[in-house]
Amino acid sequence: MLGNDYKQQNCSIARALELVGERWTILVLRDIFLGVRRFDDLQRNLGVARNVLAARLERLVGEGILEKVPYQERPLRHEYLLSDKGLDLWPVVVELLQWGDRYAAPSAGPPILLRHKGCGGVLGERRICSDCAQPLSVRDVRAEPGPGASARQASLARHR
Amino acid sequence: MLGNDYKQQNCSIARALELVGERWTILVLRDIFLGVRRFDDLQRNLGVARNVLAARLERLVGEGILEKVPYQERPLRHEYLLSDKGLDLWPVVVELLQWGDRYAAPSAGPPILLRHKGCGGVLGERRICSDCAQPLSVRDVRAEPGPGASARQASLARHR
DNA sequence: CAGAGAGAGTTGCTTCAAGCAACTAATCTC
DNA sequence: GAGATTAGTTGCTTGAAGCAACTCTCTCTG
Repeated sequence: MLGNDYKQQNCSIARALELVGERWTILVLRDIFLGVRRFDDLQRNLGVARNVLAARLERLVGEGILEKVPYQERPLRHEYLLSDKGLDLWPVVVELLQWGDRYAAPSAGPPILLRHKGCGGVLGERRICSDCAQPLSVRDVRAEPGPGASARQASLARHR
Repeated sequence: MLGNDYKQQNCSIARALELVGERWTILVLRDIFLGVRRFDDLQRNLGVARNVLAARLERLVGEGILEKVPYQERPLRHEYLLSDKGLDLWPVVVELLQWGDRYAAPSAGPPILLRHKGCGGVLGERRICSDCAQPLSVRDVRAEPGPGASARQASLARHR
């Protein structure tokens, strides 16, 4: 992706993408989830231009998604860690991973597996109804305007 | 986001983002999930440039994520529907939505709610272990090289 | 049957973000 | 004090997105 600024849209997805929808951002977060935390490591691992990486990191820190913490003085060096807000992006990354595994994995199979540290099982896939606890797929769900919907959105939804 | 082409990366996330990581793509899919299916409606609703929208739709159809089906003859007109491959992107969209609701929702509350058609409950959030069925968060999971990992990835993982 | 209008794009130009390479700066090692 | 390490910054080029105007096909209205 490119820019932020899907202006005038009253939508949480658009707002989320303003923050993490720029090119490289999700891949930077993936690397940090996987334990790559320093500028040069990120740069080498991703192959992203250094100026772009610097811009992304600065943005993510500014938004409170990453935290820049020193790992040594003299010379002062920092690494980038995920804040809670950043950790909460984990499901987004995982869903992309699982979709990619299914539809765009190399023929040899998925390059990364996510295993339950406790029992060694692999991560499954399910969304669940908060009331009846049934797993829900696209077909089971209806979108309706929420408390923050604009009048226009609400009326659009009614006519559908 | 911008371009496709996170070359040389052996990673399902990068591969997924090559397909759906361009600017506007996810928002196009969101609109189609929500029932907006025609060129002009998408264009108006998103505020995206028409040439860009045309390029995205063509790409998505080419990748088998969308299908272009006629909804009338004379004049021949098409609408864009999600294929199974496209429907499987639903969890990605949902996770972005939920993250956006939590961290970037308008003060009035989320603009969209997803409700279980069956029971009227709202969509919860949980990832689950396929073996022991426990819900898993970031901390419960370890990434390890999968069958398709490159030698370099496998050795990187071992040194972590 | 002429003119307006809807729907779905296409074309050409401008602007702005990403790619690339080279440079800076602080410190440690030999 | 020469070279390596880490983390950027600067300046220029390339390429994608924004914008407006145009096209084309058909339908509808007077």
